[in-house]
Amino acid sequence: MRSRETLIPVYYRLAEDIKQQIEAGVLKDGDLIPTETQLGEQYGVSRMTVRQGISLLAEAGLIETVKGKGSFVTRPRLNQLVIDLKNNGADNEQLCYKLINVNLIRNKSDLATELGFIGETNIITLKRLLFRKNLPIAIEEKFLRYQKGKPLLETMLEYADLPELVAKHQDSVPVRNDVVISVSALSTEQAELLEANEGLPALVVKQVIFAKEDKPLGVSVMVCHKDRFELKATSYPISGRL
Amino acid sequence: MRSRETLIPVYYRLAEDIKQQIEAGVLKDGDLIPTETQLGEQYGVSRMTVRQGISLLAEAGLIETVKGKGSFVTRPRLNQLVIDLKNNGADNEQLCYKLINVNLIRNKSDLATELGFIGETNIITLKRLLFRKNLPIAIEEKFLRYQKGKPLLETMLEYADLPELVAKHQDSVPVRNDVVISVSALSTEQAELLEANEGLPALVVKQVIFAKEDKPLGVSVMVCHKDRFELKATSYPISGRL
DNA sequence: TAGTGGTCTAGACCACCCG
DNA sequence: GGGTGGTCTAGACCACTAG
Repeated sequence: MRSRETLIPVYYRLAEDIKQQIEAGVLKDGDLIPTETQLGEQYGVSRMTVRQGISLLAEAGLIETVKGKGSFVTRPRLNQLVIDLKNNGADNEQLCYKLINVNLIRNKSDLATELGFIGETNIITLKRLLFRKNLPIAIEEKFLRYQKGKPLLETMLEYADLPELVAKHQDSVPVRNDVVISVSALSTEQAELLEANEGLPALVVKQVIFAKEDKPLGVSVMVCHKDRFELKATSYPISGRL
Repeated sequence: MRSRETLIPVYYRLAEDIKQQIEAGVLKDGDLIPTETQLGEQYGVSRMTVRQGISLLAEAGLIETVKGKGSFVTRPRLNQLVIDLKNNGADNEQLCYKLINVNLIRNKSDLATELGFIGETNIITLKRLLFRKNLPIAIEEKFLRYQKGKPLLETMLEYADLPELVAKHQDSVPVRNDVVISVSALSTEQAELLEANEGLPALVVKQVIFAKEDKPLGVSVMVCHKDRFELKATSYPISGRL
């Protein structure tokens, strides 16, 4: 039984319908939704099609299916936040970058160890300043393993973010990205770059990219002027894809 | 053609195989993976089964499928981070809560407006202190719309996080959760509670929970001692489900 | 036009859960 | 044992892309 008059797929309509019922409170946390067979009859559709819709809901975190029992409505886990580091602080306002310096540091195994680059002695460091409306808002310093035969283009240095840089410069495939957000005070040098007072509190975002087996590929430390930069995030689950 | 000797589903093995190839660098960013028909022949399996595996990879962000063209390997978007607010700063160390106060504020429409509770005059506020090893690490203040006939239990006040509290106290279904992370200085009162000096920089995590149509349900503001609390996050895409 | 992924069917057998 | 979701089949038609 097709319903191809409508342009949107049946499984999508089914998922949307159930989502509405959950958001309207008709289906509550812990409730069982109709079985796949029932939904199939209800929509005049085969079970595989129903399952496609169900899986959308499960993906979005609206339901949880349990083998042998059924699919339960779950309160969305709003504590899982998604932060988009790339476009943060942007807000459609023109953000610009200014490259401060690029260095190749050789044979500084102490620095390498500190960064977690075990056995690595050559490290590329690059520092840039982020501006919004001619006002410096953050200092960003990156550390990368040096890899022979993978030149870094000037334009890339200026514009790329850490994951992009790592992807372009390294052969290893990035697999994980850990971030720590903390607070510190501006050093003399940092204060000068940010046109602020020494000792002013700053938001620090430290990011480490790993390949398989916890091999660190790159580190990025962003020191942000407290009054000119905020990190924003939105929870993902419920109004994500659906 | 079944391969039921192995206990794990075929579609899962297929996805795992392709994931290995991507992580090993055999399949690179932008590469086309074999077509669904080819994979079906290769694994001796029907196309729907192949699609199930493919969809796992797409979910994990390892590939992107384009209608009429094929499925392309994509560099994982590591800029999308997942932060688990609930278990943050916990690190298996015993975290405890101390309830400071609970208030029902009536007819303070200015406060309600400030919080975004339009047309609402009765607000519940509750403040608690977070400890780790008897050291105060953060002050958390929550603001909720007051809803009649939904009592708040003492134990809940002390232990629940914001999404949980909102879910229990409100009929409206939470749909979105916005978070802003910033830096501020401790007030006299805050400094006293945190056993720290006034003016000390602090990490501020403000969280707003919304129902449909941007109706705010609850607000939480967490002020964290800079040396006793860090926010940690790990990127999700690549090594998430698969 | 040939090839691709997107949707969908009408079955099947299985493992799991519960009364 | 009866019901549930999990896996899988061998087809089908469609919309889209590209040469």
